[in-house]
Parts: sequence; structure tokens; C-alpha cells
Amino acid sequence: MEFRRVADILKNGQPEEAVVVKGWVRTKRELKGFAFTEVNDGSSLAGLQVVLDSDIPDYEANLKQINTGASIEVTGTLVASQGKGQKIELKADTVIIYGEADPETYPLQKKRHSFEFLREISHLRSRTNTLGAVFRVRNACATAIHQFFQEKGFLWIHTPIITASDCEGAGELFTVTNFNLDKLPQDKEGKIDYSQDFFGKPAYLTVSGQLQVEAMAMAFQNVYTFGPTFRAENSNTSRHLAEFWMIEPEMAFCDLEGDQNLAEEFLKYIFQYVLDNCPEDIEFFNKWINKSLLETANNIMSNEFERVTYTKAVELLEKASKKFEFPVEWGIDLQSEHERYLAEELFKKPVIVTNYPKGIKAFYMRLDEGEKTVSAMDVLAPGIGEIIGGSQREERLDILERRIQEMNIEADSLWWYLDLRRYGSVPHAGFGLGFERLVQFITGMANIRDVIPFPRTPDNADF
RNA sequence: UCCUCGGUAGCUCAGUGGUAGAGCGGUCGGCUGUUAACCGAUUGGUCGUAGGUUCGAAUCCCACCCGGGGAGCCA
Repeated sequence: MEFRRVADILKNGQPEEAVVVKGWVRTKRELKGFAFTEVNDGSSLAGLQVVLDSDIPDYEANLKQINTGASIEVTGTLVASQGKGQKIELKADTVIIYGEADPETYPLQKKRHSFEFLREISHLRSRTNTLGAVFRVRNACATAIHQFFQEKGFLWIHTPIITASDCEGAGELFTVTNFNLDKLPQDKEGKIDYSQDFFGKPAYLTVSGQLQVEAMAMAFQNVYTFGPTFRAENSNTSRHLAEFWMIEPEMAFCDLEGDQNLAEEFLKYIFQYVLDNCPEDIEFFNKWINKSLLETANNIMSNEFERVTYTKAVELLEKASKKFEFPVEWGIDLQSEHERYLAEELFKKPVIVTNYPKGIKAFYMRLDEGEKTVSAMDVLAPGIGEIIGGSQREERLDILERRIQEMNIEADSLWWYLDLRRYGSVPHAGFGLGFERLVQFITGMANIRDVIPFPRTPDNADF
């Protein structure tokens, strides 16, 4: 008698095989003299239909306890299904109830729930079809990311979670301290005396591992981060989390074009991997969540991404017949409506916009000739907007120092970053992408809070 | 943070000044192949919270709390 996962049984199970299945009851249908129940163990979207004949031991008692949400173990024999909807089903010999789920109070019903409601029961929502599919796809994305980089010889770098540098300019920071907040030590001027804090200076949760991973790229050439990131920004949108996961590849001896090539190859690879490994889940999303999902995926995988400079993009937007709420003008950052127009209406496929004005981009991006623009790139995808942001980094010490001064960035904690330009500096480039936004993109889920198991947002750190 | 819409039964919602409603769910009964099972019956309420207006408030006014959508910021 062999313990098998449901996904394996549905794929490989043959009639006459004796199996043991363990999982959670999704639904029960009682008829006179027998009953059906569907058991799901998380291994697949579809559950296994179990047939319970009234001649099994303790039929009446068991049936009372087999309710939606209960955990059970079924031992029996696989048989070809007489009904429609499944090829194979399990004819039970014995049933063990592990844990009951009182139908009067169990919040998940055999019906569709709103995602807003499911968020209030985040500890249970993974037992639903949609969230189950989301987290299987999320896992596949993570696997695909590592596989992609590992196949290319990139090293996975664990950059610090705690940082004393607040100069990345990527948003508000969470402070890390072991001070007693009711009794903050003060210096003679009445200011908080951080020299007494754990790190001897103000410390924060990381908003990006990029600066550190650049240092590692200067030793291993090709590296990437994949880890948690924190932003204390008071953003209440369907695309923002206070705690999220970010992927940041960094390549030495690489320019902006190589960066674009990697971003394009990366996205195509992830989509292909998920389509190959989670076809059932993707089919589900395409049917119930976003009917153009497969179309979008195929669009991503089969088309060359369009590549335009920022200057060209602005020209195209100015020529557009469409009226924008925010007028376009060289020098401004592109608004979401502009990005959407480029990707969704004009090119109808992913667009990489490059060489943005230096005034709207970060200090570390490489200054282009003419010194008006920097070697930045944003990948804009239909239906989601900016999904990847990256750049070639400034590898020239004098120019980087000048840029830091021009932008009034506090340079003391950046000494080591500048050292990288002092000793064996090379052209290098990389990009960052939010993992949850990638999962959103691939699943079609509208709200980012529904693609991470336990979302952290302003005023919400439950579970 | 700003704009906007909303909060009524376990869930999804209707009810716009005069006795609190529906569907689904739950419960009970029926049904020999169901699969969002079906059929019948039944159960179910601090109308977000606290004030105010009124003979009378789920409904009108004020404040606050919570949620959705959009914007900004960004990934």
C-alpha cells in the first residue's frame, strides 16, 4: 500500500492500484447508500474524487466528519471513473479522519469567495483553487529564476537584510534598533544618540541589495540576489507591499545592450518554464482570472521586445493621437498611462525604454555621452507596465564622485562603493525586478496581496 | 498621503425616512454516479463604531475605523 500525492495519481494512476491518499476535503456529495468526496493535497489544482460506499467501516460516523476543510486519509483502490469529469477515482476501503472542520464555523465554503474576504483568512486561503494555483506558480517562478541564472553560471548572492546605508534613494526605510523606544538615549544636544544603538549608528532594513551585489560582481562576474526587501513607503495600491522579494542580477563586463538582452531572455525563460510546469494552473488563470493571459504569455515568448530610447519614446507619445492626462515633455518621467500606451497600444508587446534623462534616475547609473541622459532601461509589459528597471552602472570614479556631489548624496557610507571604481573597475550592468509583480504578471492576479502568502502593507501585519 | 466608491445574515448583495430581504452556505429530510450536484423544508441580523436631526433612521448629517478602485511613489 503506497502513499501517493494526488497530482501523481491523476497523472500516472492506473486502475487496480492500491493507494493511500492524505489531504483536505474540498467537497462532499451524499447520495442514498454512498457518497463522493474530493480530496486535495495541494499537489495539483484538481482533487481526487473518492467514492465512499456504505459498506466501508464506520460509514455513517465517518461521513458526518467528512466536511469541507477536514483532513483525512483514504486507503483504497484506484478505479476507472463511471462518471464524467475525471478519468480515475479512488474507491475507499478505509477512511481515517485526522482533524475535523466544523461546517458551522469553517469559513471556506463550496463557492467562490472574494479575494478581499480571503485576505482576512490568509491562514486558510491557500486551500482554495485560486490561491493554491498562485502559490504553485510562485514556487515555479522561484525555481525557474534560480535555474535560469544557475544554467548561465551566475552566483546567487545573499546580500544583507540590515544596512546602515540609506543612500540608495529607493524609498522610505524601516529603522532597525534595539533601543527601548520609551527611553531613547540622547546626546548633549538632545538628539538621539545612535552611538549607543546596536550597530553604533542608524540602521535600516534593506531596500535593495544592488550596491552590495555590485561588489560581488567585481569578483564573480555574474551574480544575482533573490531575497526579501523592505519599503516603508505609505503606498496603498494593488502593486505595493512593505515586504517583498526582489531579484537583482548584476554582470561585470556588460553594457546596457547586454543588460537588455538578459532581461528579455530572462522573462521569456520564466514564462516558458511556468507554462511547461504548471499548465493546469495557467489554464485555470486564463479561464477565471484573465482571459487574455495565455495570449499575453505567447506574446512575450514569441516576439522580440521593442527597444526605443526615452527620447524616441517621447517623440512617439507626442505624435500619438491619444489624449493623455499628463502631457508629455522631454525631461519628465513617463506616467503609467504613457507606459501603457507604448506597450499596449503602440507596439502591443514588451518595450524596453532606454537612456532616460539623468535628472529622473539614480546616481549610480552611467552617464551617457553628452551628459543629458543615463544608460537606464525600463522594461514595460502590456497589462502591467514597468516590470523591470535596470541600468549600466557608472564605473568611472571621477564621474561617479561628481554625480554624487551634484545630487547631494551623503557619500560617507559609500566609500567602499567608490573603492570598487578605484580598484579594478569594469563596465557593468544589472537590473531589478519585484518577484511578486512577476508572479502577478504571470498569473493575471489583480492585487499583489494575493500572490504572497502573508502580505505586509501599511496598517497590516496580521498572520 | 490624495481622490473616489463602499461597509446590511457565515459569504455575495438588494433595500434611499415607516414591521430586516434574496441567493448561496449551514441544519434536517429525499434521491443508486454525483462533481458549483439536484429537490423540499428550515436556520440565520449590535444594518462598521460613536454622536446628531426626526414622532420615527439601515436610509439624512458629523466624526472616526475598516475595505475596494484610481493617483503619487516605486519593484
